[in-house]
Amino acid sequence: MSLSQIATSLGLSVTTVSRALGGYSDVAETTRKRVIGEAERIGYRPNAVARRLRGGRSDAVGIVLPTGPGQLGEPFFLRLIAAIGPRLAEAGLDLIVSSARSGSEELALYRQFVENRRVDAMIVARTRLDDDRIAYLRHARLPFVTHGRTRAGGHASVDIDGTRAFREATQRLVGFGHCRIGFIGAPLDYSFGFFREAGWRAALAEAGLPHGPTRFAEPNEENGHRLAHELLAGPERPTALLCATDRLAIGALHALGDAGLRPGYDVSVIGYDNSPVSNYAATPLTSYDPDIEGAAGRMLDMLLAQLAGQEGAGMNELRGATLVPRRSDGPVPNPSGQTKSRTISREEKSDDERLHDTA
Amino acid sequence: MSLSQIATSLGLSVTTVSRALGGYSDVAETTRKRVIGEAERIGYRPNAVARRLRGGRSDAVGIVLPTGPGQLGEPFFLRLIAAIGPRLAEAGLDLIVSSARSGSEELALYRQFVENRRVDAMIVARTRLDDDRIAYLRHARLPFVTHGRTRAGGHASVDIDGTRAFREATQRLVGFGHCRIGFIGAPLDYSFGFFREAGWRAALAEAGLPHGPTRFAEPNEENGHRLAHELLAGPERPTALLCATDRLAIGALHALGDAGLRPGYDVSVIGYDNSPVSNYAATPLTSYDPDIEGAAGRMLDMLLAQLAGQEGAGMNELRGATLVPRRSDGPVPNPSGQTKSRTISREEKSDDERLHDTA
DNA sequence: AAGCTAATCCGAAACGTTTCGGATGGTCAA
DNA sequence: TTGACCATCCGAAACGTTTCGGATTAGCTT
Repeated sequence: MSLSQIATSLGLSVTTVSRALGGYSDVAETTRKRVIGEAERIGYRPNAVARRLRGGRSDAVGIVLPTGPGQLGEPFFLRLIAAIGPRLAEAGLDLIVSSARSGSEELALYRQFVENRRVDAMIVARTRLDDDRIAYLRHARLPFVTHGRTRAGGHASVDIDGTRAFREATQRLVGFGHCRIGFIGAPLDYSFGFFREAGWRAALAEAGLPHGPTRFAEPNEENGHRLAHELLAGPERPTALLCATDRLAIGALHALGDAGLRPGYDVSVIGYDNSPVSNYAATPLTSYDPDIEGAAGRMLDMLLAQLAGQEGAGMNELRGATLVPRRSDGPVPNPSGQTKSRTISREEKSDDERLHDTA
Repeated sequence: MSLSQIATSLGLSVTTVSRALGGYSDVAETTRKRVIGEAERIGYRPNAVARRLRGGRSDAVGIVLPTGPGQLGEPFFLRLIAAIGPRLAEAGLDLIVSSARSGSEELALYRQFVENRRVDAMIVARTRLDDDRIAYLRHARLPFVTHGRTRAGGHASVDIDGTRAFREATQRLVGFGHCRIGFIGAPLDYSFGFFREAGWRAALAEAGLPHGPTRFAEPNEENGHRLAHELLAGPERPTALLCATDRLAIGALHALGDAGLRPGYDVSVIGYDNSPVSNYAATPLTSYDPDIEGAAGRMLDMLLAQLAGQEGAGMNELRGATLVPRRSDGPVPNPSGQTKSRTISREEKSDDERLHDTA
């Protein structure tokens, strides 16, 4: 099970065996054949730990999952891990996963990863706009790639253009005739929360519309439900609700139901994530598909390039999310109109959009 | 950054420094103080890789996520990982996560983990009743713990008693007066699929009721939707649908909606998982809460005990799942009765159950 | 004064790999 | 014949830790 075993049983030196298996040119072909044969016979597998010690690497990449109230059950991380798993394996890298709640506990975990040399690189998700984890990693000179941009920038990052998606979504709602478009957002210190809100804000400014009411909270169903209730009970009830995530939107849909409002007719709702449930909500949810697998692939490209010695500072990619129109949004209700006529115009609009999006 | 650095700068040997930091008794207190002081001064952190090589361990536990059509987005794995993360960290163990689709690719990954000595133990999830991964791990003499029982048994395992939960659920539906109770299950080669179906089957036999119609598929919303459609369109339409998972149930609820049937009134639906969406479905879904965190904790207990030298064969735990009654189930519709009266009796039953469950 | 014990410390080996800098022997050209 | 060159192989060091088996000293007993 070790090089020396092969060496002694073949009367060779450990060096030669190592170089034979390593494909070096200064070993005779016949010798290499013998070595490979013996290696297969005894089922030799190189000891990863020894190799790492000698190489001064750890051949591992770390990621820390956020654990917090209502932060679990995010399919995002699972899809991310599943997407990069095979490629990491191919590159001979392990993926080390741990979990911590945001804050000091989280940063301590990053320190542990880095200082114990347990990873060669890190993947940072659920990025904050000003993120001490990133300041730390940069200071420690450990390669990393973030999912989400930061205010400081200057590091490898892949992001989905939430500003564009939410600007588009807002424009879509404006096109439907909505004038009071509320926003249920994630906390603005989260990178994705910030940029999505910015898109909504920009589109309203461009359309010359006043800002609808807003609420922010950790993105889960319960908060979506609660915040939508608040917005719907407010003085100027919005006719459309833009939600930073599907989970918020699912909660919002529920709040509409409580208030006897029909999603897509009385109040439009648009989410983001295109999560499995969005298609099976009471009213199928119009959402944006972020192509997580694609983003994960690019993140890994950047990580591997950095491990190969490239500088990460210039690596950035901003990707688009694609609209998935379903039935939770539509034309603004006409106070004097009939549901029937609205239904028809809604369907037409929706088909238009569908056409527009596949083109 | 290494023991030798501390040793030379203090005029000690590497051995003494190691033993000082290791808490051994054959080093003078004053020396220990000096060593600890110097270690802190230069920020010494032991090199995990070197320690592992010397110890012949890898200080890591592996888990392979199933990647398959519609298998993603399972919050189960995320909750599992999040639950064991901190405890693993405390024990100085890394969690190495990879992903593969079931079958030969998956087994190859297990082999890689074991043969390259990248892990000291494995966690097996999404266990099958006859599971070649388990046969392999046993043969390789690597400690492991499964989530889910196998036919062979004789290994450390934690399972939620799906048979009991589904027997209870069926009894609940029988108590509501249902006679035709359909079952939408997961494939029976999955451990959880097998035991849940068995519970349903047993309860029907006990009640002397004929088996309702059944369908099986990978547990996702789409399949739940499709299979529920099939069952509802069949010759003997069931008045209740028991679903092996919430995702199946969510799809089934949708199918009811398509057919103009009201969940909880016209057709009862019960799921399993108590996933976040179950509370925010169109009709909040009656479900079973499996206490994943509790199970994960016990799995880790077993894993650590095995790493400490204990034999895993006798370690088994069967845990209960608790009913979370919501609005998707209720009394069987009386063909001649009024919705109103049914509503009242439904509420009463539901409160009874709620009382019963918290007691 | 000799032997014993306890308290401290340390050298060297070991874990399994990679790699630097030769070493050996043979062939070929000058 | 001698030097150059090539093909092939190998010894030893290094990565950083733990641990076995002493070694040294001082104090104490008899």
